[in-house]
Amino acid sequence: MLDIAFIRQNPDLVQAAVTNKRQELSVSDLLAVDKERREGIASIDAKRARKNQLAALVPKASKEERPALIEEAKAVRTELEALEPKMTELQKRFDDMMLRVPSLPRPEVPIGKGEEDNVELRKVGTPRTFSFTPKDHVDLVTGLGLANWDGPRKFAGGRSYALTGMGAILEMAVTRLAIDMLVERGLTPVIPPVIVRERALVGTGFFPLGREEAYAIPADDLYLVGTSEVALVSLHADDILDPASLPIRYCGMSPCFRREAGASGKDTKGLYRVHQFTKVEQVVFCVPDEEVAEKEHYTLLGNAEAILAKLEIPYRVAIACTGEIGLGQTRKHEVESWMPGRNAYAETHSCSTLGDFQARRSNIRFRKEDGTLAFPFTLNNTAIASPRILIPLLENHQNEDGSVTLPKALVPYMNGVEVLRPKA
RNA sequence: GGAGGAGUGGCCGAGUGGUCUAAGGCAGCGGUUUUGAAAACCGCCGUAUCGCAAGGUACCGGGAGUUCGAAUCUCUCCUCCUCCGCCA
Repeated sequence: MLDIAFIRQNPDLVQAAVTNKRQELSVSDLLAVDKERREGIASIDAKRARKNQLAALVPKASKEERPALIEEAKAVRTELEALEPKMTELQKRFDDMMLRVPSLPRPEVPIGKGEEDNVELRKVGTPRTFSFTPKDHVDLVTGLGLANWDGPRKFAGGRSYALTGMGAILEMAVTRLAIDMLVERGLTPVIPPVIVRERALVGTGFFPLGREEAYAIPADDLYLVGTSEVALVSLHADDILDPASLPIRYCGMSPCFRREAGASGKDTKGLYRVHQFTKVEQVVFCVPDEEVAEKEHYTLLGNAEAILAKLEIPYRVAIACTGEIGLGQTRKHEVESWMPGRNAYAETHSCSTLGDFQARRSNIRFRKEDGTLAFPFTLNNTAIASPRILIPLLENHQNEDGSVTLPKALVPYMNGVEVLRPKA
């Protein structure tokens, strides 16, 4: 969501953002509705003013004058009752359109349509050359007994799995490693609710466009979140933050639920694309200053890179093009980890700045030094998402006999286990 | 799940149908006074929206209704509190 005043003044900029982000919205239609809405407000307000005026006159009027006043007041009310539903309808149309207005991409974001237009910025670490044919993670996981594939698919459906034995410990280890690193860097750990009201999803920008991606609980009118970002941002919905509290930096850990609608047939095997996973997510609220936000953005990106470095996983960083960034994002970097089983880099982290997009929708404000209210900026980035991260972790550190030598940093979190060995 | 109670501005709190701008207090800001501070006194002190402005409109947890007129009456939802039941 953007400021309607900004949209009025810069319709071309906004329409360009719509086009570049491959969204669908006519800014001129939006402005037409806005104009009609404002005219409606003016005429309704005038009638309400008259209504209030008459209501004040009635008790002061003499017995003789009173019936005429009440009669006029009734007439005004009838007129209002005719106008108000139209106004409500108009306002709803306006609100719906406003929810589809994208934020403006930052100048450094390349204009493009799809993944192929993302721009690689750097590669860090060198993919290992194997003296044997490396196994993919499905074979490794199966050989090491880290997951049960078949059981869950029978009772929970496709894209489900159960981490078992050291597989379960491994997920706890990588998430705990990530949390410890982030706490060390000053983020506040949070375990938030994952069952939320619609307003949290609208407020963070996942709804209405991403409605199909969320699991719904219709009996209670609730939804399962696809990321703890939804809860961490909503934590401050309707708040007026103390400027001294900014920046607020959280790291949330939660299960994440995604229907993966529209991905049918894609990545159906293994741990890459699943309906339920665990993610440690970083979320920041900061003052609405592009320089400050940029600094926070690269700090979050750096945190994710530091975690990958600890796990000794080669990766590359790319800046996503306009066609690949979401409605609210003004800038997004993707971190892709090297997955030998794919012989390719694949996305494991996503770092975004959203400007005041989420703050506007969630009504999160802070009081500036001069006493006026302003919307803060929000940012977020994956710290670690498991089990997807287990793919590069296992594949990069595998040995010829199917065992996996764990990176040193992980050993303390694995009760001292240094090597995962295949079942006999 | 059942029964009861409560939600008013940054905070406390008055207000159960009509003095148009929701009393009062606290906190905050500006000023007078003072060597300085405190105290005292005076003034300012919610948000959104429409308008060039004057000014208007909306908001007393959310939504709907009754009425010429609703913070106040009715319905409904949400949140919190108390008790009962169930439960990791």
